[in-house]
Amino acid sequence: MIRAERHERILSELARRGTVSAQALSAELGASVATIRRDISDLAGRKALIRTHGGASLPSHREELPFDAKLMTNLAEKRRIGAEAGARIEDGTFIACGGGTTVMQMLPSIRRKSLRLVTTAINVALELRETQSVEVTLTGGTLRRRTAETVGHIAERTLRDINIDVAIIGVDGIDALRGLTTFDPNEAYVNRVMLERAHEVWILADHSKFGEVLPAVIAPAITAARVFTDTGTSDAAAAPLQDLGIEVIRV
Amino acid sequence: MIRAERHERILSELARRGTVSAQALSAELGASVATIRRDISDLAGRKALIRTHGGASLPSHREELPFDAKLMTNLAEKRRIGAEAGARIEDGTFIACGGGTTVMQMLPSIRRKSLRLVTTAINVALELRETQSVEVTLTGGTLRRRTAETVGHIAERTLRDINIDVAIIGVDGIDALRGLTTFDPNEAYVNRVMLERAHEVWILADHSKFGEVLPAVIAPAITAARVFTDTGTSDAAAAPLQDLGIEVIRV
DNA sequence: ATTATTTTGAGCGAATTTGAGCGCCTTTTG
DNA sequence: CAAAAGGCGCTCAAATTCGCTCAAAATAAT
Repeated sequence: MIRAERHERILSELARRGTVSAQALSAELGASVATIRRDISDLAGRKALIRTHGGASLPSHREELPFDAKLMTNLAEKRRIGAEAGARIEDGTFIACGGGTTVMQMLPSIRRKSLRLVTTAINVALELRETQSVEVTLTGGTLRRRTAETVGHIAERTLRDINIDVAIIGVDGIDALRGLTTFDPNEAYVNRVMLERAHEVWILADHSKFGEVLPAVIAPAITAARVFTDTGTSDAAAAPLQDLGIEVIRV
Repeated sequence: MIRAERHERILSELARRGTVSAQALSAELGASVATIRRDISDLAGRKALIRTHGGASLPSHREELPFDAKLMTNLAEKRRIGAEAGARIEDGTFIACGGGTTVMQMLPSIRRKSLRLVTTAINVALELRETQSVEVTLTGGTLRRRTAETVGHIAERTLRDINIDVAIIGVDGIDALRGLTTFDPNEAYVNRVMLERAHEVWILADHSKFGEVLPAVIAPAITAARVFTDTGTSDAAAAPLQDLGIEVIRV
Protein backbone atom coordinates (compact mmCIF):
# COMPACT_ATOMS: atom_id res chain seq x y z
CA MET A 1 0.00 0.00 0.00
CA ILE A 2 1.42 3.33 -1.01
CA ARG A 3 1.53 6.34 1.23
CA ALA A 4 -1.24 8.29 -0.49
CA GLU A 5 -3.62 5.41 0.03
CA ARG A 6 -2.79 5.16 3.72
CA HIS A 7 -3.33 8.89 4.10
CA GLU A 8 -6.69 8.63 2.46
CA ARG A 9 -7.80 5.70 4.56
CA ILE A 10 -6.66 7.39 7.74
CA LEU A 11 -8.74 10.45 6.91
CA SER A 12 -11.64 8.25 5.95
CA GLU A 13 -11.51 6.37 9.25
CA LEU A 14 -11.21 9.67 11.04
CA ALA A 15 -14.29 11.02 9.34
CA ARG A 16 -16.20 7.93 10.34
CA ARG A 17 -15.07 7.56 13.91
CA GLY A 18 -13.99 11.02 14.99
CA THR A 19 -10.76 9.75 16.56
CA VAL A 20 -8.35 6.98 15.65
CA SER A 21 -5.46 5.32 17.46
CA ALA A 22 -2.19 4.63 15.75
CA GLN A 23 -2.40 1.08 17.04
CA ALA A 24 -5.75 0.40 15.44
CA LEU A 25 -4.69 1.99 12.17
CA SER A 26 -1.53 -0.08 12.16
CA ALA A 27 -3.56 -3.27 12.39
CA GLU A 28 -6.16 -2.16 9.86
CA LEU A 29 -3.79 -0.86 7.23
CA GLY A 30 -1.10 -3.46 7.72
CA ALA A 31 1.66 -0.95 8.35
CA SER A 32 3.91 -0.54 11.35
CA VAL A 33 2.99 1.90 14.09
CA ALA A 34 6.06 3.95 13.19
CA THR A 35 4.80 4.44 9.66
CA ILE A 36 1.33 5.33 10.84
CA ARG A 37 2.76 7.91 13.18
CA ARG A 38 4.76 9.38 10.33
CA ASP A 39 1.60 9.52 8.23
CA ILE A 40 -0.28 11.25 11.02
CA SER A 41 2.54 13.78 11.29
CA ASP A 42 2.36 14.43 7.55
CA LEU A 43 -1.39 14.96 7.65
CA ALA A 44 -1.13 17.13 10.73
CA GLY A 45 1.40 19.25 8.85
CA ARG A 46 -1.20 19.74 6.14
CA LYS A 47 -3.77 20.58 8.84
CA ALA A 48 -5.90 17.68 7.70
CA LEU A 49 -6.15 16.33 11.23
CA ILE A 50 -5.04 17.01 14.79
CA ARG A 51 -2.28 14.91 16.24
CA THR A 52 -3.09 13.51 19.68
CA HIS A 53 -1.36 11.27 22.15
CA GLY A 54 -1.75 7.81 20.68
CA GLY A 55 -3.45 8.78 17.46
CA ALA A 56 -5.34 11.61 15.81
CA SER A 57 -8.65 13.42 15.93
CA LEU A 58 -10.77 15.55 13.64
CA PRO A 59 -9.74 19.18 13.39
CA SER A 60 -11.99 21.61 15.19
CA HIS A 61 -12.87 24.00 12.39
CA ARG A 62 -13.92 21.82 9.52
CA GLU A 63 -14.79 24.64 7.19
CA GLU A 64 -11.25 25.78 6.52
CA LEU A 65 -9.87 22.36 5.83
CA PRO A 66 -8.58 20.84 2.65
CA PHE A 67 -10.30 17.57 3.50
CA ASP A 68 -13.96 17.85 4.28
CA ALA A 69 -15.13 15.14 6.63
CA LYS A 70 -18.28 14.54 4.65
CA LEU A 71 -16.27 14.07 1.50
CA MET A 72 -14.13 11.45 3.20
CA THR A 73 -16.91 9.27 4.59
CA ASN A 74 -17.40 6.13 2.54
CA LEU A 75 -14.93 7.59 0.08
CA ALA A 76 -13.89 4.29 -1.45
CA GLU A 77 -17.53 3.34 -2.05
CA LYS A 78 -18.31 6.74 -3.53
CA ARG A 79 -15.34 6.41 -5.85
CA ARG A 80 -16.49 3.07 -7.14
CA ILE A 81 -20.06 4.30 -7.59
CA GLY A 82 -18.91 7.43 -9.37
CA ALA A 83 -16.46 5.57 -11.58
CA GLU A 84 -19.12 3.06 -12.59
CA ALA A 85 -21.63 5.76 -13.48
CA GLY A 86 -18.97 7.76 -15.27
CA ALA A 87 -17.85 4.77 -17.31
CA ARG A 88 -21.39 4.27 -18.57
CA ILE A 89 -21.76 7.75 -19.96
CA GLU A 90 -21.44 7.80 -23.72
CA ASP A 91 -19.63 10.44 -25.70
CA GLY A 92 -21.85 13.24 -26.89
CA THR A 93 -24.30 12.95 -24.01
CA PHE A 94 -25.73 16.07 -22.41
CA ILE A 95 -25.50 15.58 -18.69
CA ALA A 96 -26.93 17.50 -15.77
CA CYS A 97 -25.64 17.07 -12.26
CA GLY A 98 -25.64 18.63 -8.85
CA GLY A 99 -22.68 18.81 -6.52
CA GLY A 100 -23.06 15.98 -4.05
CA THR A 101 -19.99 14.24 -2.70
CA THR A 102 -20.66 11.10 -4.72
CA VAL A 103 -21.21 13.08 -7.89
CA MET A 104 -17.82 14.70 -7.35
CA GLN A 105 -16.21 11.28 -7.40
CA MET A 106 -17.63 10.72 -10.86
CA LEU A 107 -15.69 13.60 -12.37
CA PRO A 108 -12.31 11.87 -12.83
CA SER A 109 -14.01 9.31 -15.09
CA ILE A 110 -15.79 11.79 -17.31
CA ARG A 111 -12.70 13.89 -17.80
CA ARG A 112 -11.64 11.70 -20.71
CA LYS A 113 -15.03 11.77 -22.36
CA SER A 114 -16.35 14.26 -24.82
CA LEU A 115 -19.63 15.64 -23.62
CA ARG A 116 -21.61 18.63 -22.44
CA LEU A 117 -22.58 19.12 -18.86
CA VAL A 118 -24.76 21.53 -16.95
CA THR A 119 -24.36 21.79 -13.21
CA THR A 120 -25.63 23.76 -10.26
CA ALA A 121 -22.38 23.32 -8.34
CA ILE A 122 -19.35 25.54 -8.53
CA ASN A 123 -17.24 22.64 -7.26
CA VAL A 124 -18.06 20.63 -10.34
CA ALA A 125 -17.35 23.61 -12.56
CA LEU A 126 -13.99 24.16 -10.89
CA GLU A 127 -13.01 20.55 -11.11
CA LEU A 128 -13.80 20.38 -14.82
CA ARG A 129 -12.45 23.77 -15.69
CA GLU A 130 -9.26 22.45 -17.25
CA THR A 131 -10.99 19.66 -19.11
CA GLN A 132 -10.98 20.52 -22.78
CA SER A 133 -13.36 17.79 -23.86
CA VAL A 134 -16.21 18.73 -21.55
CA GLU A 135 -18.23 21.86 -22.19
CA VAL A 136 -19.42 23.11 -18.82
CA THR A 137 -22.48 25.27 -18.24
CA LEU A 138 -23.46 26.62 -14.87
CA THR A 139 -27.12 27.07 -14.09
CA GLY A 140 -26.48 30.14 -12.02
CA GLY A 141 -28.73 31.21 -9.15
CA THR A 142 -28.40 31.95 -5.47
CA LEU A 143 -25.38 30.37 -3.87
CA ARG A 144 -25.99 28.06 -0.90
CA ARG A 145 -23.13 28.35 1.51
CA ARG A 146 -23.15 24.83 2.90
CA THR A 147 -23.03 22.93 -0.38
CA ALA A 148 -21.70 25.56 -2.82
CA GLU A 149 -24.64 24.82 -5.09
CA THR A 150 -26.88 27.34 -6.78
CA VAL A 151 -30.64 27.31 -6.34
CA GLY A 152 -33.68 29.44 -6.99
CA HIS A 153 -35.58 30.64 -10.00
CA ILE A 154 -32.46 31.44 -12.03
CA ALA A 155 -31.18 27.89 -11.74
CA GLU A 156 -34.62 26.57 -12.50
CA ARG A 157 -35.07 28.70 -15.60
CA THR A 158 -31.69 27.69 -17.00
CA LEU A 159 -32.59 24.04 -16.63
CA ARG A 160 -36.00 24.53 -18.23
CA ASP A 161 -34.32 25.81 -21.40
CA ILE A 162 -32.16 22.72 -21.82
CA ASN A 163 -32.92 19.22 -23.02
CA ILE A 164 -30.96 16.96 -20.76
CA ASP A 165 -30.04 13.42 -21.80
CA VAL A 166 -29.06 12.14 -18.38
CA ALA A 167 -29.58 13.76 -14.99
CA ILE A 168 -27.14 12.39 -12.45
CA ILE A 169 -27.97 13.28 -8.89
CA GLY A 170 -26.68 12.28 -5.54
CA VAL A 171 -29.34 12.04 -2.88
CA ASP A 172 -29.13 11.98 0.90
CA GLY A 173 -32.08 9.62 1.29
CA ILE A 174 -33.52 6.95 -0.96
CA ASP A 175 -36.54 4.87 -0.01
CA ALA A 176 -38.80 2.81 -2.23
CA LEU A 177 -41.94 4.19 -0.57
CA ARG A 178 -40.93 7.71 0.40
CA GLY A 179 -38.88 8.53 -2.65
CA LEU A 180 -35.76 10.66 -2.98
CA THR A 181 -35.01 13.18 -0.26
CA THR A 182 -32.33 15.59 0.85
CA PHE A 183 -31.72 18.21 3.52
CA ASP A 184 -32.32 21.50 1.74
CA PRO A 185 -35.72 22.25 0.16
CA ASN A 186 -34.22 24.69 -2.32
CA GLU A 187 -31.76 22.16 -3.60
CA ALA A 188 -34.44 19.51 -3.65
CA TYR A 189 -36.55 21.66 -5.91
CA VAL A 190 -33.77 22.38 -8.36
CA ASN A 191 -32.99 18.67 -8.46
CA ARG A 192 -36.62 17.96 -9.14
CA VAL A 193 -36.57 20.28 -12.13
CA MET A 194 -33.43 18.51 -13.31
CA LEU A 195 -35.22 15.17 -13.15
CA GLU A 196 -38.22 16.52 -15.01
CA ARG A 197 -36.08 17.90 -17.78
CA ALA A 198 -34.00 14.75 -18.24
CA HIS A 199 -34.62 11.91 -20.60
CA GLU A 200 -32.91 9.51 -18.22
CA VAL A 201 -32.27 9.66 -14.47
CA TRP A 202 -29.30 8.14 -12.70
CA ILE A 203 -29.20 8.21 -8.92
CA LEU A 204 -25.95 7.85 -7.00
CA ALA A 205 -26.35 6.74 -3.39
CA ASP A 206 -24.02 4.75 -1.19
CA HIS A 207 -25.45 2.16 1.20
CA SER A 208 -25.83 4.66 4.04
CA LYS A 209 -28.51 6.52 2.08
CA PHE A 210 -30.90 3.59 1.76
CA GLY A 211 -34.02 3.74 3.90
CA GLU A 212 -33.18 7.31 4.89
CA VAL A 213 -36.00 9.83 4.68
CA LEU A 214 -35.02 13.46 4.98
CA PRO A 215 -37.11 16.63 5.19
CA ALA A 216 -36.82 17.91 1.63
CA VAL A 217 -38.46 15.84 -1.06
CA ILE A 218 -36.81 15.65 -4.48
CA ALA A 219 -39.25 13.07 -5.80
CA PRO A 220 -42.11 11.58 -3.77
CA ALA A 221 -41.82 8.32 -5.68
CA ILE A 222 -39.09 6.72 -7.71
CA THR A 223 -40.20 5.85 -11.21
CA ALA A 224 -37.89 5.24 -14.12
CA ALA A 225 -34.32 5.52 -12.91
CA ARG A 226 -31.05 3.73 -12.60
CA VAL A 227 -29.65 3.54 -9.09
CA PHE A 228 -25.90 3.21 -8.55
CA THR A 229 -24.82 2.04 -5.13
CA ASP A 230 -22.08 0.00 -3.49
CA THR A 231 -21.98 -3.64 -2.49
CA GLY A 232 -22.67 -2.59 1.09
CA THR A 233 -26.32 -2.22 0.13
CA SER A 234 -28.09 -5.41 1.14
CA ASP A 235 -30.41 -7.38 -1.11
CA ALA A 236 -33.20 -6.50 1.30
CA ALA A 237 -32.56 -2.80 0.77
CA ALA A 238 -32.33 -3.13 -3.01
CA ALA A 239 -35.31 -5.46 -3.50
CA PRO A 240 -38.12 -2.89 -2.98
CA LEU A 241 -36.59 -0.73 -5.71
CA GLN A 242 -36.11 -3.63 -8.06
CA ASP A 243 -39.76 -4.58 -7.48
CA LEU A 244 -40.61 -1.17 -8.87
CA GLY A 245 -38.73 -2.09 -12.02
CA ILE A 246 -35.72 0.05 -11.15
CA GLU A 247 -32.28 -1.11 -12.13
CA VAL A 248 -29.98 -1.21 -9.10
CA ILE A 249 -26.30 -1.37 -9.97
CA ARG A 250 -24.06 -2.42 -7.10
CA VAL A 251 -20.30 -1.99 -7.46
CA MET B 1 -1.29 -4.44 -24.76
CA ILE B 2 -0.70 -1.15 -26.51
CA ARG B 3 0.42 1.89 -24.57
CA ALA B 4 -2.76 3.91 -25.04
CA GLU B 5 -4.75 1.05 -23.62
CA ARG B 6 -2.53 0.84 -20.56
CA HIS B 7 -2.90 4.56 -20.03
CA GLU B 8 -6.65 4.23 -20.25
CA ARG B 9 -6.72 1.38 -17.77
CA ILE B 10 -4.41 3.20 -15.38
CA LEU B 11 -6.64 6.26 -15.37
CA SER B 12 -9.70 4.14 -14.96
CA GLU B 13 -8.21 2.26 -12.02
CA LEU B 14 -7.21 5.56 -10.55
CA ALA B 15 -10.76 6.86 -10.84
CA ARG B 16 -12.02 3.71 -9.13
CA ARG B 17 -9.52 3.58 -6.30
CA GLY B 18 -8.12 7.06 -5.91
CA THR B 19 -4.56 5.78 -5.66
CA VAL B 20 -2.70 2.98 -7.43
CA SER B 21 0.65 1.31 -6.87
CA ALA B 22 2.96 0.52 -9.76
CA GLN B 23 3.26 -3.01 -8.41
CA ALA B 24 -0.47 -3.66 -8.51
CA LEU B 25 -0.81 -2.17 -11.97
CA SER B 26 2.05 -4.28 -13.22
CA ALA B 27 0.26 -7.43 -12.10
CA GLU B 28 -3.13 -6.31 -13.37
CA LEU B 29 -2.02 -5.10 -16.77
CA GLY B 30 0.62 -7.74 -17.35
CA ALA B 31 3.39 -5.25 -17.99
CA SER B 32 6.68 -4.83 -16.18
CA VAL B 33 6.97 -2.33 -13.38
CA ALA B 34 9.43 -0.34 -15.50
CA THR B 35 6.83 0.11 -18.22
CA ILE B 36 4.14 1.06 -15.73
CA ARG B 37 6.46 3.63 -14.24
CA ARG B 38 7.10 5.07 -17.70
CA ASP B 39 3.36 5.21 -18.29
CA ILE B 40 2.82 7.00 -15.01
CA SER B 41 5.52 9.51 -15.94
CA ASP B 42 3.84 10.13 -19.31
CA LEU B 43 0.46 10.68 -17.69
CA ALA B 44 1.96 12.89 -15.02
CA GLY B 45 3.51 14.98 -17.79
CA ARG B 46 0.04 15.46 -19.19
CA LYS B 47 -1.23 16.34 -15.70
CA ALA B 48 -3.62 13.42 -15.88
CA LEU B 49 -2.40 12.15 -12.53
CA ILE B 50 0.06 12.88 -9.76
CA ARG B 51 3.17 10.76 -9.58
CA THR B 52 3.95 9.55 -6.08
CA HIS B 53 6.55 7.29 -4.58
CA GLY B 54 5.40 3.79 -5.49
CA GLY B 55 2.52 4.73 -7.74
CA ALA B 56 0.17 7.56 -8.56
CA SER B 57 -2.81 9.43 -7.17
CA LEU B 58 -5.63 11.53 -8.53
CA PRO B 59 -4.79 15.13 -9.33
CA SER B 60 -6.69 17.96 -7.70
CA HIS B 61 -7.56 20.51 -10.30
CA ARG B 62 -8.79 23.11 -7.90
CA GLU B 63 -5.60 24.84 -7.00
CA GLU B 64 -4.56 25.99 -10.44
CA LEU B 65 -6.80 29.00 -10.59
CA PRO B 66 -5.72 31.94 -12.71
CA PHE B 67 -5.98 34.18 -9.68
CA ASP B 68 -3.03 32.75 -7.92
CA ALA B 69 -1.67 35.75 -6.10
CA LYS B 70 1.91 34.58 -6.56
CA LEU B 71 1.72 34.84 -10.34
CA MET B 72 -0.07 38.15 -10.37
CA THR B 73 1.58 41.22 -11.82
CA ASN B 74 1.21 44.54 -10.07
CA LEU B 75 -0.24 42.74 -7.09
CA ALA B 76 0.41 45.52 -4.59
CA GLU B 77 -1.28 48.07 -6.85
CA LYS B 78 -4.22 45.78 -7.44
CA ARG B 79 -4.60 45.30 -3.71
CA ARG B 80 -4.73 49.04 -3.11
CA ILE B 81 -7.16 49.59 -5.97
CA GLY B 82 -9.42 46.79 -4.79
CA ALA B 83 -9.33 47.92 -1.19
CA GLU B 84 -10.22 51.48 -2.15
CA ALA B 85 -13.16 50.42 -4.31
CA GLY B 86 -14.33 47.98 -1.66
CA ALA B 87 -14.19 50.63 1.04
CA ARG B 88 -16.49 52.90 -0.94
CA ILE B 89 -19.25 50.36 -1.27
CA GLU B 90 -22.15 51.12 1.02
CA ASP B 91 -24.15 48.55 2.92
CA GLY B 92 -27.26 47.38 1.12
CA THR B 93 -25.83 47.97 -2.33
CA PHE B 94 -26.52 45.49 -5.10
CA ILE B 95 -23.22 44.88 -6.83
CA ALA B 96 -22.35 43.13 -10.05
CA CYS B 97 -18.83 42.08 -10.85
CA GLY B 98 -16.79 39.89 -13.12
CA GLY B 99 -13.78 37.90 -12.08
CA GLY B 100 -10.70 39.89 -13.03
CA THR B 101 -7.61 39.74 -10.90
CA THR B 102 -8.13 43.26 -9.60
CA VAL B 103 -11.74 42.56 -8.74
CA MET B 104 -10.59 39.57 -6.71
CA GLN B 105 -8.45 41.89 -4.59
CA MET B 106 -11.58 43.82 -3.71
CA LEU B 107 -13.25 40.87 -2.04
CA PRO B 108 -11.45 40.96 1.31
CA SER B 109 -12.72 44.47 1.93
CA ILE B 110 -16.35 43.69 1.22
CA ARG B 111 -16.38 40.71 3.58
CA ARG B 112 -17.58 42.78 6.48
CA LYS B 113 -20.21 44.62 4.51
CA SER B 114 -23.79 43.61 4.19
CA LEU B 115 -24.75 43.52 0.54
CA ARG B 116 -25.94 41.52 -2.39
CA LEU B 117 -23.68 40.60 -5.25
CA VAL B 118 -24.14 38.99 -8.63
CA THR B 119 -21.10 37.67 -10.43
CA THR B 120 -20.11 35.78 -13.55
CA ALA B 121 -17.03 34.30 -11.90
CA ILE B 122 -16.91 31.10 -9.93
CA ASN B 123 -13.78 32.33 -8.18
CA VAL B 124 -15.66 35.23 -6.69
CA ALA B 125 -18.42 32.89 -5.60
CA LEU B 126 -15.92 30.54 -4.04
CA GLU B 127 -14.11 33.34 -2.29
CA LEU B 128 -17.28 34.73 -0.77
CA ARG B 129 -18.78 31.38 0.00
CA GLU B 130 -18.18 31.58 3.73
CA THR B 131 -19.19 35.21 4.00
CA GLN B 132 -22.49 35.34 5.82
CA SER B 133 -23.25 38.99 5.17
CA VAL B 134 -22.99 38.86 1.39
CA GLU B 135 -25.72 37.17 -0.60
CA VAL B 136 -24.07 35.76 -3.71
CA THR B 137 -25.84 35.07 -6.99
CA LEU B 138 -24.15 33.49 -9.97
CA THR B 139 -25.26 34.50 -13.42
CA GLY B 140 -24.65 31.03 -14.81
CA GLY B 141 -23.76 30.38 -18.42
CA THR B 142 -21.02 28.70 -20.37
CA LEU B 143 -17.77 28.38 -18.48
CA ARG B 144 -14.67 29.94 -20.05
CA ARG B 145 -11.63 27.89 -19.19
CA ARG B 146 -9.03 30.62 -19.06
CA THR B 147 -10.78 32.98 -16.70
CA ALA B 148 -13.30 30.71 -14.96
CA GLU B 149 -16.04 33.17 -15.86
CA THR B 150 -19.41 32.36 -17.31
CA VAL B 151 -20.64 33.92 -20.54
CA GLY B 152 -23.37 33.56 -23.13
CA HIS B 153 -27.08 34.06 -23.26
CA ILE B 154 -27.71 32.49 -19.87
CA ALA B 155 -25.42 34.95 -18.14
CA GLU B 156 -26.91 37.79 -20.15
CA ARG B 157 -30.48 36.89 -19.32
CA THR B 158 -29.75 36.63 -15.61
CA LEU B 159 -28.25 40.10 -15.64
CA ARG B 160 -31.18 41.55 -17.59
CA ASP B 161 -33.55 40.50 -14.82
CA ILE B 162 -31.63 42.34 -12.12
CA ASN B 163 -31.40 45.99 -11.25
CA ILE B 164 -27.77 46.56 -10.38
CA ASP B 165 -26.67 49.49 -8.24
CA VAL B 166 -22.96 49.32 -9.02
CA ALA B 167 -21.20 47.32 -11.70
CA ILE B 168 -17.55 46.82 -10.83
CA ILE B 169 -15.46 45.54 -13.67
CA GLY B 170 -11.80 45.02 -14.25
CA VAL B 171 -10.72 45.74 -17.80
CA ASP B 172 -7.60 44.79 -19.73
CA GLY B 173 -7.51 48.00 -21.74
CA ILE B 174 -8.75 51.50 -21.00
CA ASP B 175 -8.38 54.37 -23.44
CA ALA B 176 -10.25 57.68 -23.51
CA LEU B 177 -10.85 57.45 -27.26
CA ARG B 178 -11.15 53.69 -27.86
CA GLY B 179 -13.05 52.84 -24.72
CA LEU B 180 -12.90 49.72 -22.55
CA THR B 181 -11.52 46.55 -24.06
CA THR B 182 -10.54 43.03 -23.08
CA PHE B 183 -9.29 39.83 -24.70
CA ASP B 184 -12.38 37.70 -24.98
CA PRO B 185 -15.39 38.90 -27.00
CA ASN B 186 -17.78 36.73 -25.03
CA GLU B 187 -16.67 38.17 -21.75
CA ALA B 188 -16.70 41.63 -23.22
CA TYR B 189 -20.33 41.25 -24.18
CA VAL B 190 -21.41 40.02 -20.76
CA ASN B 191 -19.55 42.92 -19.20
CA ARG B 192 -21.33 45.28 -21.54
CA VAL B 193 -24.69 43.97 -20.41
CA MET B 194 -23.54 44.44 -16.84
CA LEU B 195 -22.73 48.06 -17.54
CA GLU B 196 -26.06 48.66 -19.24
CA ARG B 197 -27.97 47.20 -16.33
CA ALA B 198 -26.08 49.16 -13.67
CA HIS B 199 -26.98 52.48 -12.18
CA GLU B 200 -23.34 53.23 -11.57
CA VAL B 201 -20.15 51.91 -13.16
CA TRP B 202 -16.82 51.50 -11.41
CA ILE B 203 -13.80 50.48 -13.42
CA LEU B 204 -10.74 48.90 -11.82
CA ALA B 205 -7.54 49.19 -13.87
CA ASP B 206 -3.93 49.40 -12.77
CA HIS B 207 -1.56 51.71 -14.63
CA SER B 208 -0.52 49.02 -17.12
CA LYS B 209 -4.02 49.01 -18.60
CA PHE B 210 -4.03 52.66 -19.63
CA GLY B 211 -3.72 53.34 -23.33
CA GLU B 212 -4.12 49.63 -24.07
CA VAL B 213 -6.57 48.70 -26.79
CA LEU B 214 -7.48 45.02 -27.02
CA PRO B 215 -9.56 43.13 -29.58
CA ALA B 216 -12.81 42.75 -27.66
CA VAL B 217 -14.76 45.92 -26.98
CA ILE B 218 -16.69 46.20 -23.73
CA ALA B 219 -17.67 49.83 -24.34
CA PRO B 220 -16.63 51.87 -27.39
CA ALA B 221 -16.61 55.04 -25.34
CA ILE B 222 -16.39 55.75 -21.63
CA THR B 223 -19.26 57.85 -20.39
CA ALA B 224 -20.31 58.11 -16.79
CA ALA B 225 -17.98 56.02 -14.66
CA ARG B 226 -15.57 56.04 -11.79
CA VAL B 227 -12.11 54.77 -12.58
CA PHE B 228 -9.95 53.30 -9.81
CA THR B 229 -6.26 53.05 -10.56
CA ASP B 230 -2.90 53.26 -8.82
CA THR B 231 -0.50 56.15 -8.43
CA GLY B 232 1.61 54.67 -11.23
CA THR B 233 -0.88 56.16 -13.68
CA SER B 234 0.53 59.46 -14.89
CA ASP B 235 -1.40 62.73 -15.03
CA ALA B 236 -1.04 62.57 -18.81
CA ALA B 237 -2.76 59.20 -18.87
CA ALA B 238 -5.53 60.29 -16.52
CA ALA B 239 -6.19 63.70 -18.07
CA PRO B 240 -8.09 62.56 -21.19
CA LEU B 241 -10.52 60.67 -19.00
CA GLN B 242 -10.95 63.55 -16.60
CA ASP B 243 -11.61 65.82 -19.58
CA LEU B 244 -14.57 63.55 -20.34
CA GLY B 245 -15.87 64.29 -16.86
CA ILE B 246 -14.81 60.94 -15.45
CA GLU B 247 -13.65 60.71 -11.89
CA VAL B 248 -10.21 59.07 -11.70
CA ILE B 249 -9.28 57.82 -8.26
CA ARG B 250 -5.59 57.12 -7.81
CA VAL B 251 -4.46 55.18 -4.74
C1' DA C 1 13.46 -9.37 -46.65
C1' DT C 2 16.21 -6.14 -44.40
C1' DT C 3 17.05 -2.05 -41.94
C1' DA C 4 15.73 1.69 -38.89
C1' DT C 5 13.02 3.20 -35.06
C1' DT C 6 10.49 2.69 -31.07
C1' DT C 7 9.17 0.23 -27.09
C1' DT C 8 9.93 -2.92 -23.46
C1' DG C 9 12.17 -5.39 -19.66
C1' DA C 10 16.14 -6.04 -16.78
C1' DG C 11 20.18 -4.60 -14.13
C1' DC C 12 22.49 -1.44 -11.00
C1' DG C 13 23.79 2.34 -7.87
C1' DA C 14 21.38 6.18 -5.55
C1' DA C 15 17.63 7.83 -3.02
C1' DT C 16 13.56 7.17 -0.37
C1' DT C 17 10.68 4.80 2.67
C1' DT C 18 9.86 1.54 6.24
C1' DG C 19 10.20 -1.03 10.58
C1' DA C 20 12.56 -1.93 14.81
C1' DG C 21 15.32 -0.61 18.82
C1' DC C 22 16.19 2.45 22.59
C1' DG C 23 16.12 6.10 25.98
C1' DC C 24 12.87 9.85 27.43
C1' DC C 25 8.38 11.73 28.25
C1' DT C 26 3.24 11.68 28.96
C1' DT C 27 -0.71 9.46 30.67
C1' DT C 28 -2.92 6.23 33.47
C1' DT C 29 -3.63 3.55 37.54
C1' DG C 30 -3.26 1.79 42.07
C1' DC D 1 2.06 10.47 44.66
C1' DA D 2 4.71 6.89 42.65
C1' DA D 3 5.10 3.21 39.66
C1' DA D 4 3.74 1.03 35.51
C1' DA D 5 2.36 1.23 30.86
C1' DG D 6 2.35 3.04 26.70
C1' DG D 7 3.65 6.64 23.33
C1' DC D 8 7.17 9.81 21.36
C1' DG D 9 11.40 11.26 19.05
C1' DC D 10 15.38 9.64 17.42
C1' DT D 11 18.76 6.70 14.91
C1' DC D 12 19.94 2.98 11.90
C1' DA D 13 19.63 -0.98 8.94
C1' DA D 14 16.64 -3.43 5.73
C1' DA D 15 13.52 -3.13 2.06
C1' DT D 16 11.54 -0.59 -1.86
C1' DT D 17 11.48 2.39 -5.31
C1' DC D 18 13.75 5.62 -8.56
C1' DG D 19 16.52 7.14 -12.38
C1' DC D 20 19.44 5.59 -15.56
C1' DT D 21 21.62 2.66 -19.16
C1' DC D 22 21.51 -1.05 -22.31
C1' DA D 23 20.15 -5.00 -24.90
C1' DA D 24 16.20 -7.68 -26.58
C1' DA D 25 11.79 -7.42 -28.71
C1' DA D 26 8.31 -5.37 -31.31
C1' DT D 27 6.93 -2.23 -34.81
C1' DA D 28 7.54 0.63 -38.81
C1' DA D 29 9.93 1.89 -42.95
C1' DT D 30 12.67 0.91 -47.03
